[in-house]
Amino acid sequence: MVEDRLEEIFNSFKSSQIYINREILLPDYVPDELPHRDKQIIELATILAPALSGSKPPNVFIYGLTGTGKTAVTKYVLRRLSKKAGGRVLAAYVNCRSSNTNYRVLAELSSAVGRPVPFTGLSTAEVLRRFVQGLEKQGRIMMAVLDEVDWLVKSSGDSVLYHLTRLNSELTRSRLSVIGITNDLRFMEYIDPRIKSGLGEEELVFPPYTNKELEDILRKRAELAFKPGVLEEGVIPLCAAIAAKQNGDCRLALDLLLKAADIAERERVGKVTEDHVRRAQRELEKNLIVDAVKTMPLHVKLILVSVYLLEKSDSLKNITTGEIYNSYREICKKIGVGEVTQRRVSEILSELDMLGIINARVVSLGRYGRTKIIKLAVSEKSLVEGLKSDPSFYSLIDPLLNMLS
DNA sequence: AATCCACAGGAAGTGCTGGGCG
DNA sequence: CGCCCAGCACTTCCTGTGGATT
Repeated sequence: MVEDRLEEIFNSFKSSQIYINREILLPDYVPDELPHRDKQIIELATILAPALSGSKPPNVFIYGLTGTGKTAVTKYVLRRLSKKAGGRVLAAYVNCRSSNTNYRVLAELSSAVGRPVPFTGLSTAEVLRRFVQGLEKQGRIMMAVLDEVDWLVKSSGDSVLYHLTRLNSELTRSRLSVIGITNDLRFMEYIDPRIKSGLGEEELVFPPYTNKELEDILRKRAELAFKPGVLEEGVIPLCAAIAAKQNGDCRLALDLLLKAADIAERERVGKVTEDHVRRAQRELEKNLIVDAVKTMPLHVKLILVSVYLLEKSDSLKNITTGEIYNSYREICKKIGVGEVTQRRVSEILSELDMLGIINARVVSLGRYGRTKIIKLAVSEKSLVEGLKSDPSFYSLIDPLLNMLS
């Protein structure tokens, strides 16, 4: 019995009903063509081309909302450029969201020039020294891509950026160009003007994709990824429409298509429908929240519980920082854990706001002070599921949640 | 026009973990 | 081994502030 079932499952994966090549829809796949980004490709290539004649290209700054093709275009251009340049150009890519400290960024650059360093233990200055040494030894032009560089600056300041942009004076045989990518359009406003001038020698803006462009991109990818005729008519337009509403986010469009097809595959219906897309949308949103919530530290979770309980008890009232702090303190007392200060709570609320789990608006209530007004930005269901997915935490607060729900 | 609330949010420091280096 | 380093989650102390109320 089990044998048969297993055989069935394995076979269904071995020969997909839907896909020819699923990988084409994965987020880090860089396609051979990037439709509707010709202008940006040419611009970036023109800026970087001096590397081919051995001179240092200017530093570049690239803006654009998420999923507008910044990373893909950059990787695409650099790939062609390094190929054309033979060994003279070295490209390194660092994602500053995952490597969001000065140390980690330098460590990655250092290992890109053949000088791997331990992931902790050294001083940042030492890692910088090793990186410079390694780069100098290479005797090449290095292009360092710092993707999502705003995350680095927000959490660790701009000192690395500062050093990197003026590193060339210490180099004789090598050169370094920095390509900064951000989806925070106000980024340039809050960094040091000295870095601004060094980093923003050239600037590139990526506009969001339109609905039509998204559709076109999806069709091209779908052609390669799916067997003919497995997509119901409305599937691609729907994915495109949903993503177009989210600032023309192409990655979201692709994610939706992938997830929808995965659901269809799992159900073994051999056809992807609009309903699959809608379910994919819900699942994607939920997963994002659940994953974010479940890895949070204890006190952040407790604060989310406070927000949740306050919202449940009186959904019309505006919730302020102070109210959350009081409710949070009660919870701490009930479950017998130490409290953090209000200063910290205020900070946690800002962090949650940045993650999009809550909305925190700073308002002035005149005589009644200045505070944040807080609202839950995600569905209660997803939040509770996220909190639940850590069993030891959930057993701690379970009684509290049950009291109200 | 001045006041004053209830916080916002910057700066600096602490204690801890997990890891160098000589 | 002893000492140094970075990162994290926090604390302590602090100055700043929009606008309803006096």
